[in-house]
Amino acid sequence: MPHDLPKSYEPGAIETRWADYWINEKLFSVPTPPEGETRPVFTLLLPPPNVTGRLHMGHMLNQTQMDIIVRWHRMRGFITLWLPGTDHAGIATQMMVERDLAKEGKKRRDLGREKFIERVWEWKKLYGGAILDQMKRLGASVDWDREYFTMDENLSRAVREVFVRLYEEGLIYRGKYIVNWCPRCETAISDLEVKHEEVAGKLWEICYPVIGGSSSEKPEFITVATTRPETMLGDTAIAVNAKDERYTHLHGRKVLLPLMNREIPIIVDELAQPEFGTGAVKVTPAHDPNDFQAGKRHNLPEIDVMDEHARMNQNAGPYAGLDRYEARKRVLADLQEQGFLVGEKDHTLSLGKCERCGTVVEPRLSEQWFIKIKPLADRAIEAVESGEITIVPENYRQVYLNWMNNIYDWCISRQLWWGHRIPAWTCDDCKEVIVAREAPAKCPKCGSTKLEQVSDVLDTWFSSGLLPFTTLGWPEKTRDLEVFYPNTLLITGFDILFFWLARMIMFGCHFMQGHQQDPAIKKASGLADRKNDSVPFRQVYIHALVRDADRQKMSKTKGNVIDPLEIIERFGTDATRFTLAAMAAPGTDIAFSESRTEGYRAFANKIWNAARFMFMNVDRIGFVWGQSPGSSNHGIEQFHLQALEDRWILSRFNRVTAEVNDALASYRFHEAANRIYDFFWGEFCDWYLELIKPRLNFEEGADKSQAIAACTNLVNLFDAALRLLHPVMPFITEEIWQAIYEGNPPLKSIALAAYPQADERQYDLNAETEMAILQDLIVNVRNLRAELKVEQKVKVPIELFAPDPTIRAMIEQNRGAVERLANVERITFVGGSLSKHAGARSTARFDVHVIYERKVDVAAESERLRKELDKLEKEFANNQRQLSNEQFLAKAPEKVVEGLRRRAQELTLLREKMKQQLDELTGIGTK
RNA sequence: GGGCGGUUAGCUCAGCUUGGUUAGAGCGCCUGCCUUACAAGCAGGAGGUCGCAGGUUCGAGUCCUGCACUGCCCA
Repeated sequence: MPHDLPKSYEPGAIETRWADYWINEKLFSVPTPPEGETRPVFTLLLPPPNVTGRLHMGHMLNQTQMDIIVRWHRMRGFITLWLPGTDHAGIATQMMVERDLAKEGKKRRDLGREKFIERVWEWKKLYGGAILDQMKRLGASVDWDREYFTMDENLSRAVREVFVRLYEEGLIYRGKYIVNWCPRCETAISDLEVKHEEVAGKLWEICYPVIGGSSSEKPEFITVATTRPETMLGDTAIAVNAKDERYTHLHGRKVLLPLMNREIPIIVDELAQPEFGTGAVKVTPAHDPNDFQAGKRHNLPEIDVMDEHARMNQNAGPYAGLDRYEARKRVLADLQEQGFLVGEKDHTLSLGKCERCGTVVEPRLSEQWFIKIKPLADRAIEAVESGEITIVPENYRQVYLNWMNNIYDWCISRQLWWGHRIPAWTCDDCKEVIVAREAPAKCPKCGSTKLEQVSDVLDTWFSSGLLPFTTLGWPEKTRDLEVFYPNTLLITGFDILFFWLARMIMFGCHFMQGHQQDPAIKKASGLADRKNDSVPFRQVYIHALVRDADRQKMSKTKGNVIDPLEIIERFGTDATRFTLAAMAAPGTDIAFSESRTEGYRAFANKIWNAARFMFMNVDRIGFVWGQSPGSSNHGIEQFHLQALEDRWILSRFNRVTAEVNDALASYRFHEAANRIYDFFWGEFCDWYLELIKPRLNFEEGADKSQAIAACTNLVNLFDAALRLLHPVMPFITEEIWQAIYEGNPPLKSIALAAYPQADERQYDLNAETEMAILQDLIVNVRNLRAELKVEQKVKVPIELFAPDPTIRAMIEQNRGAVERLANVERITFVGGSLSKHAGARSTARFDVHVIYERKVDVAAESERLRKELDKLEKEFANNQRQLSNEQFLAKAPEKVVEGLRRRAQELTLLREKMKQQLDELTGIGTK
């Protein structure tokens, strides 16, 4: 990399070049550390994106945060493993391929299972890498050598192993239960995959004739309320509540089910709540989970009246063949005609829809596989309650625990073709179910060879829940597991808190029980106090949602989706990453605004130009450093403390370094980003560069040592600042860092250089205070110049009153700076206050007067002074009120009281000066 | 119905954990500058009763209670 950077900052070219370089050089590949390794380890699993997915802002935020943390650790000397991979995404992928097939007018059944799966693999090869390719553009520093896919053979073998073990432990069972059924996807889905929506519906009241009244002549009826009248065709009882006296006399009686003319009993069950509707409910065990439970309690038959497409089946008698909604209309019409429909009310109900396709979910009775979740959940609860896993921000801990404490058994079977097929076989002859790691040759019970594998596959989350250990070689006992398990951290969105995070914890705690991480590495990583090494990760950071600039959730239907790649195209990856980092305060959603990104591209441009300035001077001076700048050490070593600005910037750099490290340690990305931004632009560029310019300039033939010293400072500081920024803006920092070394860097990449650590010995409070006064003076003069409408180019003389001799000495020493930065012709020190002059400013430490013949705008100036004075008066009143309050004096800490007293003095002085000035001014005005 | 979060400048957001002296940033806006690193820039400026009402405290944007509006999660 040569020093002559192009004049304008063009992120596109730089970024793709370095992204390729990092990958080709395998900079982030982590070989298995040998026994005896003593360095700390940092492990992070990339939440695997779906093969069907395209990169969206959520991924971008997630990956930016992970990459920042990962690069930060790597630079601090951790063995840093970031493991990438993709998820096979059962339903989503199958839908994609089915859609493709549909274009050819085919359905998956036309192909058959085997051919279809081949087709999915082809599709996966073609499109499945999309997100990972896009990730490369983001600069994600993952270990590409360890990339996995959830359907890889080794991971699939681990899935079978897990299934068999859970089955053998009695934690997987099979049975006929009500599940959420998506009639479009034709599969069961878990509770979590159902999204509830409030909709306006109706509550219909239907009366059922009671059979065989007592002696009474007139027919008796019992009225039930329902939102789903079509299911009445499958009713097998009517329930009333024991406490409901309205129905006591009907206990033990039967009713005649209208339309179907079936006799069904009236049962007494809690299912019926006296307050709801009429207090009596119909019971349809095959079509409602609560009714199903009630059915079990009362031994009711289960009559399934629909098929897998939610069409009425032969059990629905005359309605067979109708779609469920068509059937509803017909049932209602018929009830109406026969006089059984007695009421219709508006009613809002919550409707469950399939998360994938939006189809209304049908509770359906079917044979499925379940995980008995309680035993797994108990350990997962314990892991979080005991603090072995910490969750940031902390409020998610409660969310997690609430869910975990109210968990239901997990339906893990899916009626799909794409996924991990359940390792269970049924014997055609004796119906025995055999669960095994490999296909059995014959039935262990009857010896038959007519065995058929269960056609269902497993829920996708079943396999992704295992990733923290399966990606490291489980079920083998590998060195990788010893070193990298538990993972150090997990960064993910709250939307998959239950789907993924919770399942990983449950599986990890179960299957890794008794596991021990290499003690030397554990200790080196600062985790010696953690007892439980079965947990999948030690810490979880939950990031927020990225919304659009109007805080709206991004969605395809709203059309407000911001494509990160398009943003990157326009502003660069660095600026986009910086935007997300700068806006990512923990626990707060991000309203992504392009104007911010534009601003951060300007920041990158600023850095770019500062680098050009540096190189210009380095080359002009012919500066060569004896040894390479500080990339291998943690701070700034070669620094010449010649002037105030040197002491100041070094002190500031170290303070900022401390703040940035602190912020990153607790995932306050926004704070880290803002600190660096303010330092680099507001302090380094605005002040330090300006202040050292004269020292960089040297007369032809003059002694260059001063210029060389200034140059050393400049390069060292720049190098350190680049390293500080690198995790957030990896590309531009790499480009400039490489340029510093002109193609001969001490390391292959800045990504491998040391991250700055604060050196407290380089703090200099005096320098910071003095510099603040100097800045204050310069700003005040600039300010006066603007008010007096002094033309930009005109240098003006100033008078200065600084009673404190040390301050005066400091200003004298830095008069050149004042003259240059405030465009001052000369400074004259005077012995008395200047506040009575128009065109003067007073501060607690100095008065400054700009001498310029242009008349002061009396009206505007007195307006400004009055406003200022007003503010001071208010503050002073408040200040006095507190200082005269005995309670305050007695109770407030000394430091606060002392501060207020000092301020009181300043305020008194300032008020006086300002009043004087105002008098003077109005005096002029009235003359 | 249960739970959680938000409400601070025109806009988008920090600050609240641990109360303390003068509430910050970016963008936008106004004024003046092409001062050879940067007009994607420089210098200066205007703009806020911190959602409302109580309470605790010597002191509240910050802690507590209630309310309003708003968003999310769970049922």
